[in-house]
Amino acid sequence: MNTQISQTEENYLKAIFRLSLSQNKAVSTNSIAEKLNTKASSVTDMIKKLSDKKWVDYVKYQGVFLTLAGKKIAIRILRKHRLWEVFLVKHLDFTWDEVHEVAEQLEHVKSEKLTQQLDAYLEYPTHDPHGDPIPDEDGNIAHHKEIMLSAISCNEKCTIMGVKDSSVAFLKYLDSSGIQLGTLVEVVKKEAFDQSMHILFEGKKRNISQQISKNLFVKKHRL
Amino acid sequence: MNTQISQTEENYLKAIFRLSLSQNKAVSTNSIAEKLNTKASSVTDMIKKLSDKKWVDYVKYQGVFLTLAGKKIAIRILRKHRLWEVFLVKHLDFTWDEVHEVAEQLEHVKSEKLTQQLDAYLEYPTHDPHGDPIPDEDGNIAHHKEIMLSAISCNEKCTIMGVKDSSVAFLKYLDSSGIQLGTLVEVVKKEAFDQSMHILFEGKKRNISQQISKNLFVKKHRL
DNA sequence: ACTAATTTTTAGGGTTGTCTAAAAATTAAT
DNA sequence: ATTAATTTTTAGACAACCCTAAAAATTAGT
Repeated sequence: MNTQISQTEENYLKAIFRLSLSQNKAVSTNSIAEKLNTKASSVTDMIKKLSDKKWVDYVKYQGVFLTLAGKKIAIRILRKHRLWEVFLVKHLDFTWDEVHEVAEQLEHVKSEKLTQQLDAYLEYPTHDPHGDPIPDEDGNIAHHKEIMLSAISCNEKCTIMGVKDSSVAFLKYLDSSGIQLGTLVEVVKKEAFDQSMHILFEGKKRNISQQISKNLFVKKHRL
Repeated sequence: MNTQISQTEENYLKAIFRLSLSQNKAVSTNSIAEKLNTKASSVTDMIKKLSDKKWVDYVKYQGVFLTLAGKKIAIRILRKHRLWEVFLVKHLDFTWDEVHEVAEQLEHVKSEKLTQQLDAYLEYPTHDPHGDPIPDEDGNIAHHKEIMLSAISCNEKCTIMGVKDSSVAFLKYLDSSGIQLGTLVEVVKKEAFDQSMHILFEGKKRNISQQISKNLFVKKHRL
């Protein structure tokens, strides 16, 4: 019996976890295949394996749920991924659009001590460079309040807390616009016909499309 | 055609490189198998693959030599391995007997920028925690002068520069004896019958077996 | 409710890297 | 120089993970 988890298995569990966050139905074979850039038939194979190992609950044709054990593993990977992202930005001069690819590799390194010491070394960060919360050692995740910039009304002020889409393209767009985590933004005007909004930040005025505003997490300022 | 190198291939090249350092004949199938804890038949299979990729020169029944390309890859892995070891000891409180296992994983992470930035972050270290030289970006390796403690004569003084055997057991033995890199040692007496030697360091007197003295690199002090 | 479209699974196969057992080549020994 | 011992290779097989194509189940449309 193979007692050690493979990188592939870890990636499946992580993908299932992330998919299960954005819904509360079973996670479909197809959605996993899409997320992992693989074929549905491969997913079915792997799901059976994960089910045998009691990491997912699986009913044929009905998709999967993570078990408690599966969720624990997924969160541990997520924790490692995000800690490494912080390390790369904080100490190795990586930009927020460069870290993901490298963290995808680093997250699979197996060493309890490594994770713990890294966490301590980084002074127990709570969020990664994209504003996503870092699970603590016990797997607790501080939840985003998940308010999007698109939901902010005219004349309200808010602070950018995170990005929903963390693709390289989006992150580079934000860089070129001067928008970062922590940036204070005021909504000046919202266009009714395309939902784009005029915002004011750091003295600059800009128009951003709904595609942008729907992918930025913010914290509203109380008046 | 698969353009990317696998971790297994990297491990084979690294093993062949280390074996070829301690001899100047072709590296035998069996020795590789032993080093990698695998079977000779598996090695033969892999060697053919490495030969197809022009990373080793292979003549049936005659063992292998690394090509220039193969050597380059091996050195790159070695460089990453040793840089990570330095990082683990210097910043994450690992002991020198703990680092190897974790560095074996970290060395396979692929990112030019990561290696470069790590090197810079560590301030371009020249040696790892076991005293082994770290190849520079171009693959140049500062060579040990390779004098062993066992070769030092009575009343001579020297400094511990590295370990030949870096097994956990040996490293722990050294820790318990108080011997570290940089420790100044004087040879007080050599026993003819078993080649053990009496040494003096930091005011302490100790008898060490030849097995120990043959595994410690030193730098002689000029008189 | 029944057909059509979609999703998921099965069947059969490929690749990588491993193994055992047997055959072939090399090296050692007398 | 032959035989004996050792090393290396080949042959055949297996596990992990992936694929395509076809079959089965589910969901959607009218």
